[in-house]
Amino acid sequence: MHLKSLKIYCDVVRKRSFSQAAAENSITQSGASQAVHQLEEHLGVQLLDRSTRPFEMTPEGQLYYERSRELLKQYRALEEDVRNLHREISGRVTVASIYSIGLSSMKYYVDQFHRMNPHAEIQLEYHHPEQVYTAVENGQANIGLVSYPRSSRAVKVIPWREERMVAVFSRHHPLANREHVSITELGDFAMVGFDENLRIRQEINKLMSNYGVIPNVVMEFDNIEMLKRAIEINEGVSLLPQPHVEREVASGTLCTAQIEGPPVVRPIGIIHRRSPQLSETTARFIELLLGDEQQQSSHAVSSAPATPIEAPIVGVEAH
Amino acid sequence: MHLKSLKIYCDVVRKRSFSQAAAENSITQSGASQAVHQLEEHLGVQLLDRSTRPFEMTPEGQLYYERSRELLKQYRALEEDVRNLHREISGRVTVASIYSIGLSSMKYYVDQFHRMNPHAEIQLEYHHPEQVYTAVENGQANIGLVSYPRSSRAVKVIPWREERMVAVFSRHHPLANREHVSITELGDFAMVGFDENLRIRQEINKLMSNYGVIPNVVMEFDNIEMLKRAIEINEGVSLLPQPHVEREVASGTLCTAQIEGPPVVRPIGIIHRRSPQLSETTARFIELLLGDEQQQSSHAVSSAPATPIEAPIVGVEAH
DNA sequence: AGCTTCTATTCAAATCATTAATTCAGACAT
DNA sequence: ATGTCTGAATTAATGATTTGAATAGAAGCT
Repeated sequence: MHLKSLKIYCDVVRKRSFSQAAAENSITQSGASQAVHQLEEHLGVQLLDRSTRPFEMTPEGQLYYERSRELLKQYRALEEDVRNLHREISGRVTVASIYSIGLSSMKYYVDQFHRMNPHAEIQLEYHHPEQVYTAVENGQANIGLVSYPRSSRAVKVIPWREERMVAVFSRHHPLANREHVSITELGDFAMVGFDENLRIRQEINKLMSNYGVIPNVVMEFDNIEMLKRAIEINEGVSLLPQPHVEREVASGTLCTAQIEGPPVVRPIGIIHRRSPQLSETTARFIELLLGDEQQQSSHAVSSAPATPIEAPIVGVEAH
Repeated sequence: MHLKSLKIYCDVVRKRSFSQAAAENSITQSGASQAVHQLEEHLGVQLLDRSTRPFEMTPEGQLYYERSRELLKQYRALEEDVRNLHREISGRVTVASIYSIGLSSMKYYVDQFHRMNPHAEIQLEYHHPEQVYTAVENGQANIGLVSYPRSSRAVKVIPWREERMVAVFSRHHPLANREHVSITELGDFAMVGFDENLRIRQEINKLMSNYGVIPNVVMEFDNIEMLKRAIEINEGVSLLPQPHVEREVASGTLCTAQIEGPPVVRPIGIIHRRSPQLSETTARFIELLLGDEQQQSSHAVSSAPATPIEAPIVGVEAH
């Protein structure tokens, strides 16, 4: 049964006229007549008594009219609710990110995106790496930001950035004023590092063993902030992504040195489900992330306080 | 929007399969696929995430599924209710009748009809003539039984019977043992009759004035039973339909005489609205009334007690 | 009765739905 | 990984339904 036929019948009854109802539904009078006939035939019941002008409803017609009207109302509401839900869902982008994706750098993108899409809503969630994957897989997050991204059946990777890894020391460390260090040299010192089960730790282990060095890790952390605090109090040296220590270097609390040999980088990727096509809004957000890549690093830094909190100790940092 | 498409979508979701849902609706898998596509296109919303096996519902699809199912249920209930109402209405025949249509004669038809149509229901209502017309016009009664029936825009007549009019006397009346009387003779006696505003009275007046007689009506009644009682106590003579005095004649409380000249009859008609076609059941009841006409008079009598309540005074009655 | 207005009917043209065959894609097992 | 299997999307042609202009018919009005 066409819902349209119900609507036509209801309009016919409401207007007490086939022709007017037809006009209202932009069909011909003939069509309206046939639609009602069809309804009557399907039900096997006379709905209208046409032998008088204007026609009258039969008791059956009355019942059918009232309840059909109710049904039509409900259906219209349903369509609207579905469309609203869609707008709501597709207008909101949930980003799951590992902790070590600089909050300030994300803030820049979110602000930028809000300026471009006032109606959209970006939600940032910070998780541990595995939780980022599961959030994306479950559809709890539209995209995820992870280091050393891996694709899978369910999840696809879009490469995003490569963060330069640098050696980081306390200003009181023996290597504090060096511009470059070799991996081999680092092997001589106590190190602080990430948890064994974090990918970045495994990558560093692999890198060092390529140079025949077994790192002497005296402390382990599962987040970069704690790690930096440990370096500051000179508990050891570490390899960290350069952008994450920029602030401390500027304020003079940490020193960095380039690693000799081929550049060591930590790749960051955007991950998303393959399954339901990316929503329009999500796609735009990814575009923003990718498109602005070059300018971003400077922006991100400039969005941090321009003047260091403590007076910078010029000349100590690596330029 | 086709309600059928909603059903297909719901079945697809329920079965988690296009092909099974298609089979259930006896269409091809292709058709099911297209139906759901159409729905999605119409809504502008993805309902199913087809990139996984088996597919999953999107949140929008979930909402649409649940509420559509509800709507379908409601619509099915509506159709059933309408059909039930129809059966109920069309299975019940309401007959409005004037008082002077012999209860026992109607009882015969009603019983007969019940035997033939066990599910049908006949309702008999006795009214004054004008009320019978209005009941039929308003649709409160399906058919009416009236004397001297008249058709109108709204109401149509089916001629039914013609009741022979006879002169009726008390057994102590001077004309009591006569077999025939003339209208002129009747003019010499006091008469009892119907109210002036009843059609039968007007017809009798007309008849008598055709013979140059002005009836001397000493008492008026609006129903035939009171009238007969008045005749019994010899308050006057009257002209009445023969079937309505058969019992009294048999029991010897009243006498009748044929009226000389052309037969005087009271026509009885079945009236019904022209407007909504007669229901099947009503039509069958009318058929019964018409078809059985010949046998009826005897049946009706036989359905009355075969032995009179009082011992009949044989020889006093006409012929 | 004749006029007017509204609905039913008719029929050709167009649209829409349906289908079988084919292609495509995900899942599972090897 | 690779191939196979199953189920869904696509396609293109057929068949059914809908559409609307014209016409007929019926009810109410003067």
